[in-house]
Amino acid sequence: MGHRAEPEHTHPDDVPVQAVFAALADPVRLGIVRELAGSPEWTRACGSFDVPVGKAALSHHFAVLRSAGLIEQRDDGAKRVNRLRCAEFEARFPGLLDLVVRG
Amino acid sequence: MGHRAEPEHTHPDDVPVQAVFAALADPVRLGIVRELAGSPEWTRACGSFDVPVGKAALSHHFAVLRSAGLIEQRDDGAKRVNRLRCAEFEARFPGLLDLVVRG
DNA sequence: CTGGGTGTTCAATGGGTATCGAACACTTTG
DNA sequence: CAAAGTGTTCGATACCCATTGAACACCCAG
Repeated sequence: MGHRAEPEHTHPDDVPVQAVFAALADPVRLGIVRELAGSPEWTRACGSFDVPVGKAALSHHFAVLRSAGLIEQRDDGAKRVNRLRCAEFEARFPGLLDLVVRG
Repeated sequence: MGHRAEPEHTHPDDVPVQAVFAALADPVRLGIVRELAGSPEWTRACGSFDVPVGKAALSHHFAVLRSAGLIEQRDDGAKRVNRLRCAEFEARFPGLLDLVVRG
């Protein structure tokens, strides 16, 4: 009954703008964020996204999104589910998330 | 009285968000935009910015900012002066420029 | 016309990072 | 327990891009 190492989260307040730009400059990550924005919180597991990369790269992208303060992750059984940090992110970077979604 | 090749401009409306993020993900370009935001239009020549790179790299960065729809350039004698496309950019990406300046 | 200043282009180099395959850890189901 | 599913980590590879120095073009002041 061992625990799995919980992912390290970074609050949007502790993230420089440049890091956010770098995180969103990648097409795969941008797609993930958009897909996540259209789903209810905690409903999307990491493997449920329509991305053209393998699991290894995917895991890397989620780590980047986490350290950019864009997403939060929680373990739910064997899966790791995600949510977009809409409120916190909007408070720190007003309007940014809207721009991402609208394209 | 030959003309010098005028720089190719791209209107913000024709720029995908991802390209803007990529442009602003670089520290040198971010610095240029910020410095430009604090100066009156058409007052700053390319060489007048406080950046830790040579002229060649600098010229490259300006080309990127141009093709991202962030700046406009005009030849003024031997110099090439710049302006931030505040209005057009704000219309296309509301709030983004503010985020850049505020850090 | 000559010289100094400004900016662009080119070829070459280096560094960062996106990607993959394989191995591993954990969970749930059979 | 065995097997299948989910996600992470590691080592290796490849590619993109920021940077440089040198050569060039243009403008202006002597």
